[in-house]
Amino acid sequence: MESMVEENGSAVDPLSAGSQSGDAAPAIATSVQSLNRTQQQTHHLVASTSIVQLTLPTSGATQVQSVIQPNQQSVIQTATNIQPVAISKGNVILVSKPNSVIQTAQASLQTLQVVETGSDDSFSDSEESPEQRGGILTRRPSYKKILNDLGGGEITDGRLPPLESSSECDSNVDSEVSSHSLHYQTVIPAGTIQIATQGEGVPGLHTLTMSNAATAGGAIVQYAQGQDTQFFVPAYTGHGVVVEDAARKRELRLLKNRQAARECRRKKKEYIKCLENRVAILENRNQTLIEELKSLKQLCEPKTD
DNA sequence: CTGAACTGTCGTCAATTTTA
DNA sequence: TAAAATTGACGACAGTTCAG
Repeated sequence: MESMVEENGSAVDPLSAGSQSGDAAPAIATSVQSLNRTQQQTHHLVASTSIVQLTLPTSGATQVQSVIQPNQQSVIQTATNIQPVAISKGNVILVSKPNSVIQTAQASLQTLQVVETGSDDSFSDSEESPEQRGGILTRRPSYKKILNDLGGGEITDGRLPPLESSSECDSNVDSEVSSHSLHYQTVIPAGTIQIATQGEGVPGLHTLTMSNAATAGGAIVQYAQGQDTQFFVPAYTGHGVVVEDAARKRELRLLKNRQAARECRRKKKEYIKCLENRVAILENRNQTLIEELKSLKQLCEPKTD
């Protein structure tokens, strides 16, 4: 592996030429394929600030501060009151977090070789083909799990009260789930069916009035009619024993799966937006480091006159 | 204007993973 | 371990773009 700085420095921005469809953040021009490359390098970051002790062969123990933010690569920098570390090019620092950038307070950027020590490759699935994974077709983890592993990129769950995503993963994906949710109520015992439309009140809500007498337990006889015209009427025998009507079960399964598919697509969009945001942040940082390196090189150049 | 190509969304199925 | 949840894949459909 080359040094982080050199690696980033040589990287021509591969993302700037891309274009996204309309609902993507306009400032972020990228592609998901490119995102995966970034994602592969940044696993399991923890939203915390920690002090890391680095032992350098030439300078002894040095304290540096690791600024690790959610969904971002770690940036390790010395605190302002700590003596800058002189790190000659070629030194190898073992850092458990890959792609860390170590810089001093005086902005004297050091070139490092960052060696990934952990065997944690739990995130390598997004780039590998099934063949690379040993020829086994494995399902990718859920978007929720992926972002949880990334730390901080929690996908909002439609079933929970409205949550704001993290700043990097903020999303304007409309929550269509709530507006499409169907609500069922137990109304009356089962029996013969009357259909009445409630003119006022909830639009599209119909009630099936089952006027059989005898009894038996409540029946779910109300259904909402929105974009999806759905029935949810359990079948009853005369003894009140629920007969699992195959058609009804199928309807219920389809309904649930329909909603699940919507939710899944919403999460997917949010996941992609989150990755796009990360790319934007990382590109920004990369550009900053490149410029910083340039200026430092100019400073270090021997004067010719 | 029209038809083809393209794109986005949706519902469904099925395979897989997660949960109780 | 069964049920529930998740998600990739597929086809259908509607809207948009563009060349002819």
